[in-house]
Amino acid sequence: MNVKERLREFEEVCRKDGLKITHQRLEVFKELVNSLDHPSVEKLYRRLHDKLPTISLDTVYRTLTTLEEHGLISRVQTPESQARFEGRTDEHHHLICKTCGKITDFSWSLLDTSSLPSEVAEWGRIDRKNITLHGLCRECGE
Amino acid sequence: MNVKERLREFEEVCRKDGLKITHQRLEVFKELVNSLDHPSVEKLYRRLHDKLPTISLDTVYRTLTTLEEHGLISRVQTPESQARFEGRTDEHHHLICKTCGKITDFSWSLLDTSSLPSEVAEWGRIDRKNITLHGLCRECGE
DNA sequence: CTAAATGCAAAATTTTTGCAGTCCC
DNA sequence: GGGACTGCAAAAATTTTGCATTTAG
Repeated sequence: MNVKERLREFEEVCRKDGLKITHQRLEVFKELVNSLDHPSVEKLYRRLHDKLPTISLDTVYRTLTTLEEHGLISRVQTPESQARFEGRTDEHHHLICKTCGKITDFSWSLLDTSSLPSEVAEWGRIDRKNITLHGLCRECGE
Repeated sequence: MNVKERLREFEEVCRKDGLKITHQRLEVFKELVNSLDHPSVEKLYRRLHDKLPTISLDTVYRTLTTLEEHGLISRVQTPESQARFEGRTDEHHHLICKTCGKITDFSWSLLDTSSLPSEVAEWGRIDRKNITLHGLCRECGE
């Protein structure tokens, strides 16, 4: 899905769920969809600040939480004490380097197609099968 | 591996890596190995406080970080802004309920045995193949 | 004895909240 | 116009740090 389609999806979800399309909300969404580096809230805030000098950090926090709740963006698990976000919502997985902290996307078709163990089915309902692997990237060593 | 063996492993690692076996460090380790609920730092601190009234919260933080660095315990990724820990270090995976936040262990032999995509091999070295799935557990509703 | 670990307090970091004013629909 | 949203500031929550003292090896 390209950026244009994502924006159409954004408007549709907002209309359906009664979210108002404010200037700030739209800009946060656009900025994240165009960011491929899984930025933290703080980083996103700094980037947005250039275009929207009056936006506040807490609005970025609130907006990201809202967008995530409505399935428009995703939160990425990291071992740091700082949340990271991404605009992609399709099925893909993450590699995190323990040294540089960089997050890289990858796909794993075997996993996407194979069914989960019965133990999991008994536990409840799984929303997304997103996997995060931790290790050391080439640039950082070995 | 049972608790007794884990304690032997603890002593061995400490000796080898030059970590001192202090009363606090031993108690933190024992408490976590006996906790099956993936406690947060705060929760662990409260439990330890009963036995060791003088232990401080920052010692628990420092000790957990140290134990993790030496591979004696693991940190569990959660979407909350609070770190959670577990005493198990063998290969297993986690289910997290988005409503109650409870973390449940499960195994997935297919994943443990199948090799990673070549894309990942090119990226670098993977330390652990631990997977966290997010969803809604039976107790919290359909 | 000596380097490492602890406890205390204080700071830093990250995230959330109350409230008055603003803006979308 | 009315409820949702924002910005501000302040608070809450989580984690880290400096330093004097204690302790394991």
